[in-house]
Amino acid sequence: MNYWLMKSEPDGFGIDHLQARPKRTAPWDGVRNYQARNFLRDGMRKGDLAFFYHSSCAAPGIAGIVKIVRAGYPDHTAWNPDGEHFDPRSSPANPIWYMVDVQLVREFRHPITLAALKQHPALRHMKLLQRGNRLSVLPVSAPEWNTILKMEKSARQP
DNA sequence: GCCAACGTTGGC
DNA sequence: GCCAACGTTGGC
Repeated sequence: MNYWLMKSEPDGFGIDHLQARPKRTAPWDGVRNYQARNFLRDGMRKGDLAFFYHSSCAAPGIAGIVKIVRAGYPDHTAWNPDGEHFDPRSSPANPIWYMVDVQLVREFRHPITLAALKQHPALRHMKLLQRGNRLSVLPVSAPEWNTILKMEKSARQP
């Protein structure tokens, strides 16, 4: 099993939106970056876990945990000319973009802020924290994953 | 709103 | 294949 981090803007699709979905499940569509696409298509497996990260907001940080419940499959929003994620180069015969389905596992009562992540020495080398990183889908190492879970636990039971 | 950092595009 | 211009991301 592998661990990941997936970014979304809470104003567009936040963890509360996922919570409100039937079966708390939604497709993670609209990714239009090749490196992130490769993680979605080739890296993620059903059963993998990911942090749900809120970006471009007042308090950026990790808001909860999701599970990959369907591995990579073609992102059909690229084929809708009226949609905001339309890409005329992609077709059902030759899809360019991929998505996965995620299911909410748990929403953090106390989100782990980006500022808190930056302060933790064990997370110094986390991809999320490297300068200039803009990928919306990132791998997380097992030690990093466990460190963050501990941070969340201690925030929960001080 | 600003700006740094990065990815993509397209001319040559 | 190079590289300048442009667009996007995302923290602050």
